[in-house]
Amino acid sequence: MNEQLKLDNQVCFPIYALSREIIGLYRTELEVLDITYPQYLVLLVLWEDGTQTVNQIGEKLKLDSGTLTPLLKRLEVKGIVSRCRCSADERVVHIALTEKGAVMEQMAAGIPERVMKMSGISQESLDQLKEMLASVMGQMCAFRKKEL
Amino acid sequence: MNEQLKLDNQVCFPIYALSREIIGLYRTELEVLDITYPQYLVLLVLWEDGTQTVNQIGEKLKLDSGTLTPLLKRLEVKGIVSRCRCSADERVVHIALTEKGAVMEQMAAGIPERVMKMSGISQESLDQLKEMLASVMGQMCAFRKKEL
DNA sequence: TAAAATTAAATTGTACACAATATAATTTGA
DNA sequence: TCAAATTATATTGTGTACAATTTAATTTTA
Repeated sequence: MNEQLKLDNQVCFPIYALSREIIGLYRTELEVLDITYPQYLVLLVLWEDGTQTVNQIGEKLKLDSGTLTPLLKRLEVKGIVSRCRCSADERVVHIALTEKGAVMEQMAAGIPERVMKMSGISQESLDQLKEMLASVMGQMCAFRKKEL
Repeated sequence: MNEQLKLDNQVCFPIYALSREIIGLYRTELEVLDITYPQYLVLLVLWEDGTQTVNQIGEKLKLDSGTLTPLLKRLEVKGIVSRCRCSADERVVHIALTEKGAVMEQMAAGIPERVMKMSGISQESLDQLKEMLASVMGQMCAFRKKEL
């Protein structure tokens, strides 16, 4: 059979599998906060950069309004963020942390370290992996821009 | 703010983002075959190993019956696989390629190479990444086993 | 400046993921 | 041997992803 089609020779499958595996580790930690991993990513953005438009969040997380709108509505229902139309430009919706959402940052502070401990991956491998991923993402983005 | 919570310091987010990015590249290629990326993964398993039970596919792709059952039904509706209860053990369902499903292997033969070309990632980086991912997955699995 | 183009979110529809539970068949063990 | 435990798949329900379309507001430009 074609070597290229063997599961072990795929590059994307291990990325996809590892992604789901690590998100699974986050799940245990995040269910204490009653949020999902994509919701947690939105909070990382808000904790770091403050109030953002839906578009700004989408650019940072590479997610579109079809994903974000319902997700943000769920965070609003939980009382973690507020959503309000920009008065200067009625097309735009500003997403802000509520007090509850802001306080959650303290509770989340230890999560990344605990998840990495749970993974059993050495610090050295984590550092290498992070560097590798940045390089690969960089190559993809550079190539994509060149295509235009 | 807590350095650990900055988006740029996350390990999981770039994995998750890269996974979606590359699957997006596959999408263009796979829509010619009228299948999704997870459906393509199931076909990789069947092309490589022949008829499999739902469980065997699930172990190889780390997916459960909640994901696989409906996915396999969709592949059945498309005429790509057949599903039939094992006569020796009525709990088991065997998933086999139809003739159409088998023929599709030829059409898929060039996909991995084309997708990697489209990504703009150098061969060297791809090889390094693949090795890195295998190592990291190995560490995770070894650690998980040790936990029991 | 009014129509055309663009932009930002929202909506619709399909397809995963996955936890939790259900169902049915097979194995185990008292 | 038959009730209890286990196993394999299916079902249910929630929450992403993402393409395609819609809606409404703003900018551009003829």
